[in-house]
Amino acid sequence: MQVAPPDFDRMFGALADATRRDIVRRAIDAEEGVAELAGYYSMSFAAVQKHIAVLERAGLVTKERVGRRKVVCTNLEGLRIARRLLDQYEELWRGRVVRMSALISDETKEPPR
Amino acid sequence: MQVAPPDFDRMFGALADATRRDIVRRAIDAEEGVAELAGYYSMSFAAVQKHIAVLERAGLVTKERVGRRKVVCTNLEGLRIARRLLDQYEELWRGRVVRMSALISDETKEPPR
DNA sequence: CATCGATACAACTATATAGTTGTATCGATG
DNA sequence: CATCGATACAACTATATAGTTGTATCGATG
Repeated sequence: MQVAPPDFDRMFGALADATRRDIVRRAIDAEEGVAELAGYYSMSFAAVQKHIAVLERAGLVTKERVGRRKVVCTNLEGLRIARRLLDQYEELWRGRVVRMSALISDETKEPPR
Repeated sequence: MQVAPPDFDRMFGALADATRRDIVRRAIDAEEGVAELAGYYSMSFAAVQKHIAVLERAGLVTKERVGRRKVVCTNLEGLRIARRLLDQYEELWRGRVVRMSALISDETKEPPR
């Protein structure tokens, strides 16, 4: 089975909504079904269900059947994939600083005359 | 001067586009102006300029005037704000695991009869 | 197996977003 | 100060997204 490459558009897009971020947070405890989560928000059940579907497509939550409910579980690995990209940018930043210092020390060693 | 609270909708929304993520990556070196960055993409100059404006509103890049150009600089602090939120979710996850283990060991200590 | 609670999805509306072209502003320079 | 390179922005189009209501499916249970 082929693991899909991370779809950062979907991931960050899914995180770009306060309701969905709240669902991610609540679903960390992996205790509540779709209807229970929907109860927290002032929108319709269907709207919340759609938000959960967006999170699921983004790989940020999974659903686990428990009786007639489907319990929503935050997917830690999904969160980590997103976080790693941001870490990479910070890593590049650190590399830049190193390159800049190297350049400066080169100039110190061999000053243009 | 009042520091604006982080607008995660804008931040993650800005990151939810491959072109904008690429601009963030390139702008880490803080060497290129809007037109230079625009050269990398097959869309119009105006479109790239809009992407940069979106990143700027999200606090992920800043622009620095250099002569008649404006050099685009990735804002490390902005990236960190986004990353910290993801870290918080992982922290909550860790807390959950701890709570679950505590519950299990409680059950071991005081078995229901 | 009829019923009901829980979830899924279709169809629709309103708004946001990504792209376009054209015009305006702004700063360096002959 | 006219010019030109670089940036900003207005106005528009096409498409994606967030919400709605209504209907269908699916699983546990009397």
